[in-house]
Amino acid sequence: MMNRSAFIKFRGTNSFLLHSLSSFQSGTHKASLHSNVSSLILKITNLNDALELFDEMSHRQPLPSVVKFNQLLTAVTKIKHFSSSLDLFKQMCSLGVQLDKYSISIAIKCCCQLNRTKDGFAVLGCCFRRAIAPDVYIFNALLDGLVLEDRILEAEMLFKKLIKQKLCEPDVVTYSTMIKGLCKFGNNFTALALLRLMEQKNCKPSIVTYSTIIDSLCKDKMIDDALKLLKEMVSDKGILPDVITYNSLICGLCKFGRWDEASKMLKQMEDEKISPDVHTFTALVDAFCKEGKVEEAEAVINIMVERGEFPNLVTYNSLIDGYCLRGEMIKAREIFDSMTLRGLAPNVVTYSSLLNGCCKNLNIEKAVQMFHEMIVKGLKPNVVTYNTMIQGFFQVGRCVDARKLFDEMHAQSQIPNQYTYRIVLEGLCNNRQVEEALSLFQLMGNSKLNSDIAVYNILIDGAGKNGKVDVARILFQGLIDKGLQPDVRTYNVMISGFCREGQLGESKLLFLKMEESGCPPDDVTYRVLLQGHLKNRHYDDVEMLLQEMDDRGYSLDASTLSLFIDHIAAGLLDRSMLKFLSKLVPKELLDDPRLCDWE
DNA sequence: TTAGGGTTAG
Repeated sequence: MMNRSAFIKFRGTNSFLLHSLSSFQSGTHKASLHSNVSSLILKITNLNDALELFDEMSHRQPLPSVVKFNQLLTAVTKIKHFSSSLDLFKQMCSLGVQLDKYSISIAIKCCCQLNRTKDGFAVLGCCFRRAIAPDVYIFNALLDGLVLEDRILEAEMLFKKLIKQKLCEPDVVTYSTMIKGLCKFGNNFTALALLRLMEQKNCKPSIVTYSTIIDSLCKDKMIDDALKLLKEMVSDKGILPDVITYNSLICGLCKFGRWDEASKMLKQMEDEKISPDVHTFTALVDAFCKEGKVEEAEAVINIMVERGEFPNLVTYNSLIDGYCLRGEMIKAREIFDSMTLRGLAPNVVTYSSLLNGCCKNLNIEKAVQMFHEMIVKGLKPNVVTYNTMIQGFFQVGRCVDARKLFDEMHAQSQIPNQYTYRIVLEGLCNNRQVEEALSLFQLMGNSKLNSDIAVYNILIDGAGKNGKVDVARILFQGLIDKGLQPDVRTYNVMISGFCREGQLGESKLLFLKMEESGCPPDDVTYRVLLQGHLKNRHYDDVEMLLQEMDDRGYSLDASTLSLFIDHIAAGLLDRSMLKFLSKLVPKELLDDPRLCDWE
């Protein structure tokens, strides 16, 4: 904690101080200034102003009321200087200001926002010592702190305790905060149940309550449920969506390629005279970039600038990521420079995108250089950064360096996530180290990571590609025994493994099982099977498979088509097959010069 | 109005 003299040193001087002082020293203004603390507080826009005012207030005789101090604390909290606000709170204590529940509530909120909920509960002790009954504001701040720190079980316990022990009557904020916590942990179902419960208890959900759930549903790909909830909010409750509600919906719709509906939403916003803000535009920029449509994203940015909204760090990061995904590093660097010129400092997300771009271009040296650059700039690599670099090393076959970084991330207390394990296992498999991958998988034990279907897909594929189809089969059986549901990729890699070994009978059995298990084959399944049949010169089922593809509206890819042409050219397949194939070939492949004699 | 909850990025 900063002591008083350090505080004064830290503060420096500024115009606000000089202004206050000049009125103060003239003497005549003393009384008016005294009564003007509230209006001075209203004018506070930066931390220094606030600290000057606090200093000035603390020298007054008598001291201003606790209300004035609370107002100042609120101002500091509003500009998000939580730890300074806490320092001021502590100084209030030592000045002997009689704290009330407002001061304590602000202090608790500051602790919680700083991820120091533990200290928040300690401050709660002040309430008891001063015989102040903690109210719903205080409990809400603590509940929010637990949610912020992902301590969802403790949050639920506190929530239940409030009700059971009648510590306070939960209000709409209490419910909304608890709902936010549930949503954060993907528990949309319970969140909805809580929404119903609050209605039962005659606590009216607000736009915030609805928006919280709508946003979570959108993030979890349940857009239709989100739209349903929106309808309920508008039609049944008469609550109109605001810009935040729209942003969540537009973001969700764009992310899942539902562009038409997204543009309808935008139109609806306009009709309701709600202006899109930087979040709205950034959601559009991001979605375009993720689809590789960087030009469209740039167009959105031009529109937003025309409308007086300016891209922020997040907008720039999305655009930089878009260029990096396309491997266009010169463009990415240009955007990076113009962002820096605008005074926006790149953060760990910016660098992770750039690293990803370099790795994508197999330019690992450049990636390593930038990795160091970011550390020199004081940015701390996070899990995504490490994942990107580890993948980059594996892609160029530098398994030892990948391993070193994997160890380093532990040392830097960055906990590997499921993506890390997928990257490492895939990297090992692709570098012919299937045994290593399998033993790492064993080491993972019965954790959640061990129940990741994507991990199984990687290992089955790796085993199959490295001539270990029996291992692949054991893994496949193992995941079923575990109660995991194979997805279409699992079937595809297993079928591919069987085909590679010439076990067409096995592959056919599995293929037939897909439909039964509620996992219908996709276009990749057919391509894998067809390639397997051709490579094994087993032509019996080929026509049937092509027919089924046609029925399902699937198309052939270049490599399968190429294989067909080779077989026809070698006289292994009849030319009459060409007509059949032409139906299954997408237009762009028809331009292939080798197909010019098709018609 | 002396305190609180919801939206964007790898």
